[in-house]
Amino acid sequence: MGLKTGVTLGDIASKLGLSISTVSRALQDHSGLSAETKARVLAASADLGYRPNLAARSLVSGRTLRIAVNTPQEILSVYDLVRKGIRDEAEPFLAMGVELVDFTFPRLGEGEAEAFEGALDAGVDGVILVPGAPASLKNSFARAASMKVPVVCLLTDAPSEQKLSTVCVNAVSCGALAGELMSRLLPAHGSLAVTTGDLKVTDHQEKFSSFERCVQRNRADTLLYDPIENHESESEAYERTLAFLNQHRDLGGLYISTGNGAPALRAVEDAGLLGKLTIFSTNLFREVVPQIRLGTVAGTFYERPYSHGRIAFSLLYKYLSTGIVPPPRVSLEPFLIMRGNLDCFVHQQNHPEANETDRGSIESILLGETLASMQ
Amino acid sequence: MGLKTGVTLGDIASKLGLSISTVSRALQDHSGLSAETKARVLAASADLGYRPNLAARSLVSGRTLRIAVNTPQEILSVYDLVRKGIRDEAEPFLAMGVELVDFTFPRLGEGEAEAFEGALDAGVDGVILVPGAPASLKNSFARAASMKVPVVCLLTDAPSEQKLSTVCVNAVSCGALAGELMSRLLPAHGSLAVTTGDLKVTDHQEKFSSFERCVQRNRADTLLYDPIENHESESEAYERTLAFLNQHRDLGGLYISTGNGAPALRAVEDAGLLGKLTIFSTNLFREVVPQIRLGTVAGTFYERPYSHGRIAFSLLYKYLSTGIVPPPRVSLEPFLIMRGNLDCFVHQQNHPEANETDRGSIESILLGETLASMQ
DNA sequence: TTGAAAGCGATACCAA
DNA sequence: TTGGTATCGCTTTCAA
Repeated sequence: MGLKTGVTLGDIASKLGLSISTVSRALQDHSGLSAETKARVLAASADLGYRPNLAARSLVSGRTLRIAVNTPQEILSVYDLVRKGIRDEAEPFLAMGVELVDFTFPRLGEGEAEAFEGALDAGVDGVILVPGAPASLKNSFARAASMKVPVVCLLTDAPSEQKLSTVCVNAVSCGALAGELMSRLLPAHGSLAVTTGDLKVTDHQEKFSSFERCVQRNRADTLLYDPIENHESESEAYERTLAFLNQHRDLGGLYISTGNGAPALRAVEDAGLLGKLTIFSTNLFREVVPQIRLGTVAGTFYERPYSHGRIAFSLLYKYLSTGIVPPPRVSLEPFLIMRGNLDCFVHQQNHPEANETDRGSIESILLGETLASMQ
Repeated sequence: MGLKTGVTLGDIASKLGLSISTVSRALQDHSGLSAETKARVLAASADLGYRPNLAARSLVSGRTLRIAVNTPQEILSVYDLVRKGIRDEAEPFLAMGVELVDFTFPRLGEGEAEAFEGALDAGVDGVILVPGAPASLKNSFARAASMKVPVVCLLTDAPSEQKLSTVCVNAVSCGALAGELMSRLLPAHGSLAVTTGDLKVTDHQEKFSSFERCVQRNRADTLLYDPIENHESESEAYERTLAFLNQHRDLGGLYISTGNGAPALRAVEDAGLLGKLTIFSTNLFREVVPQIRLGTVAGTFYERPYSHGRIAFSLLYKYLSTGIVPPPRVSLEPFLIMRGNLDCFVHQQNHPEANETDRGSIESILLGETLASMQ
């Protein structure tokens, strides 16, 4: 343990022969003090290397920094991990004047604008937001900007200049790794397809073009079909994938590049192609676990929802407490999960009496607090 | 912004008709108060959901939490990233009574015991430590334990029960992914070899056996030679790898499972086998970058030194500030880097006039603050 | 065994 | 335009 050594307002004040309050005002850019005094204070502060004591500030101001967490409710989903990441990262600050306020909405694209407005109405200091339908959020983004409330977008981008930062997966890396691995694992004469959400979404577009680039570089003669878009709809994902597979029975590999992996996998199964395709998918969901174990799915790219949450909070808090502006976009590298390291992610049931169907269930993946998924 | 709502010592005191100081003493387990009072306070505190305001505590105590950072000096190495991770994670707390104290030592196994002793002599509150020669640290571990100074081991484990936690790479995952990918990328009739540091080190042993298990499962007929140990010595790594390669010209794949990738790669080159082997390596080092670009190295497993640092600090701080004991071992998943996503890690020089040899130099990798390596 | 009170550093109000 | 001062929640003497 050591004694505190930091420079205080008092140090600056006595050096300049001013009062503490004057120094405080100068540093906070309050109105009503001479430009000269202000300049002197700023110079002395920089000179002495003054850093405000946040403990004292939080203590006296008696106010909490309130941060809105706007995520889809959908239970037992990746959003649970996102929320847990945010909470865990916020935890050390909860005892020091930080407060998280949840504004959950039923699902992506449903009620998210209302939730955003609700957060702004509540007068929060910052917002962490999973955007579903960016168009519907445009007004709220503008309002947040006019209120000077910083917004961090999570998981997908919302094309708005009025936000502090976006934390999302490194789509280039996902697409490139999928393309690279697919190129090498695919038998000599196979064609390739990709299912995606919506090519109008930046991340989805990036994953596809990155995949395409890698495939072309590694096996220029391989046919890559146009992406199968599912527009984030389960039924569309199933229908369109099934239709595509029935039309292209010669397909060699499939990259399921976004969510909705379960219906896409079901389509593969119903087309009778399970085990005949080289498949890479995205994230961990209940249905993919046994397929990876069986080897019918070669691997999946885990997009680290927990880390997304942690980093989003971290950026926002740092900005609110110190004014440090984060990069406009923070991209997280995916984890590759294959058969060999699947068990590092899927919580093993320790109870021998546990129902067989429970093994690798979504609950144990998402709520088992598997350490590997907490990064 | 919101008003602070937390339960304070005053709330407990007035509820029980006691003074604030008595309540404070009861909660801190000070001696000299009646067991009954203490019990009442504890009950009321739990009842009201009291959480100490750390801001106030830090403010009044006027002491800093001092944490020693014991890492090898070696400039332009992964240790720079480790230190940066620790500093970045500590940053928000530096303004709130936390202080980092560096005890660097020349290199692994050289002066590390002295550095450890130095930290303990300085009376720090916790130690983050990269252990090189665990045997030489045994006494210091014991002393730390007797002083109740928590120690977090970083990057490699030190077999001591007297530590708070160990943060290291998930060796099982590294070995399994390497084995899985190697199994699939290797031509039909190739044998395999692994270079490693020292099989007495848990992580190294785990990587090898995990690799072996995956190879056996995927291609049972493939010959896997005994590991080539280099005992963390550059010259030994070069000599032994070269000797091995000259004795086994039929080798199909090589997994460079720990550091010392550069001399191992040089051995491959000098044996005239570059381009004829399927190679996976570990971490990013200057020499591997062009080989990945050329395709002569299939991929490398990046072990995320920056994240190691961040997480080590995070665990230690949480323990020191709240008493929450972390898991004894935290394993980080590796990132897979292949040709397609190499540029996400290697800082691209934007100046066309930059020397060609600068591209992918170790400096730009390690110090370019590439976002992808900051996870 | 308990209570009263000083004071940590920064803020905000009121007075000058 | 500036200075004085009460205050935040908590720890720690010093008194009782």
